[in-house]
Amino acid sequence: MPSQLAPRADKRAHLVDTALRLFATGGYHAVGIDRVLAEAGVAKKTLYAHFPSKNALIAEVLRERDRRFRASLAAFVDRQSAPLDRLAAVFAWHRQWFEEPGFAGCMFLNVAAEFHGEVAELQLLAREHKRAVETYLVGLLEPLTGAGEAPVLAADFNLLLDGAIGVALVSGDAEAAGRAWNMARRLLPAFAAPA
Amino acid sequence: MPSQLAPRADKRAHLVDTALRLFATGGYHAVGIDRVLAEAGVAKKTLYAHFPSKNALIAEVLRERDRRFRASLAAFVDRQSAPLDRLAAVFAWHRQWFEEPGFAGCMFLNVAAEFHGEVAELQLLAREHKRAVETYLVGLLEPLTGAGEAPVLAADFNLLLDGAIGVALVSGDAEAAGRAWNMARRLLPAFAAPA
DNA sequence: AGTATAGTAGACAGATCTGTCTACTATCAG
DNA sequence: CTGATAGTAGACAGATCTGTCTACTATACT
Repeated sequence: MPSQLAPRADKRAHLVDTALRLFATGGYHAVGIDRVLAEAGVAKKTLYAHFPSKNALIAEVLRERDRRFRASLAAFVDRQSAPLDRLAAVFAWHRQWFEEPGFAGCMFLNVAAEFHGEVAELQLLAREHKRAVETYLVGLLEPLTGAGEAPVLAADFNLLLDGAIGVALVSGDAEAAGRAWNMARRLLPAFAAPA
Repeated sequence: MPSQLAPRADKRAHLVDTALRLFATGGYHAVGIDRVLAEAGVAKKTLYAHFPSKNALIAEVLRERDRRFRASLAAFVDRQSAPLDRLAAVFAWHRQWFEEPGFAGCMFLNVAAEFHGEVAELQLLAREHKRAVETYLVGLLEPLTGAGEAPVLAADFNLLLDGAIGVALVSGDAEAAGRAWNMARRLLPAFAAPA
């Protein structure tokens, strides 16, 4: 049996970690496999022992990004207990994200932009990520609006977050998150009450 | 004198037109020069007689896209006369755009995503386009809100449009434009009056 | 000690990319 | 008819891309 099967998991994780960082800031087409390998200090054969293709690596990067995104966001939100504060934290988290030095937009919006519908798996991962965020918003909104209106408002707020990402990407204006939150607050039916 | 100077303008326009179409749906990195040339039926030498590099072609494509975008939007808006109808037309125009078969997102958001800050000229063109749209929104909002609030609301509405573009791109949901307009309407101070 | 294996290093194939250059053709003014 | 020129066709250089393969090394288990 040759050596291409059952490779070690830590190398794989390091590879995904490096690829995540490079693809996030450099783009998927513009960053080549060789650059990822050089930066990770991993041999090409190891990469292809773990993944059948570059697109498969990108797919795993997106899955990892989704995990980290949601874990980081949830941890940040959980520092608050009041429902309105927890909702505000979502936008504050985005603002911090926009202010990070290497911020280059949302990896899922970007993958949709670069690959369009060409690579179905990547398009699907992007869609699932956005749906997961929206579902998370539903949970945050229910205490504020009740279960009836929450899904509709979650879709609206999701759109606000995507808009803030776009504005921050093009104009470099991290304050877009603040403006999105201001809009969100005004759209809350409960706005009159806790402000 | 060799033949690389003073080339004909119609070839150039055809080249830009073809490149616009291909870059819009296929992405900037993924679509190569050769494909543009083959599709346009133009020789490589002609391309490089008109443009010094692929990035220069992309820049001209973006300028052309900005012109067409604004002309098409303004023509659509001008079919309405009531201020609120004119504002609504902006969102309706986006909805029609999202429903076009080859819709693959905003070329300016996409160029920012693919090139990040790497190519300063392209980043700048993206920023100027978004600023131009926002300025246009100011003019539409002034009759509704007065000159004081219009710029702030224009920035908000611009964010809503970018959000709709992102949602439409990832989820393929053209109705994002409708949701953005619903939010916009609720955010208008004059909402209580004309609804 | 000995063997299997995951890893490294990197050559290589084959495709594709941008950009340059040579050679030929079509058009049009005088 | 002649000559200038904008165009076409496409070879070519040089770089870079993905993906495969050979050869060697380090590690770990028995």
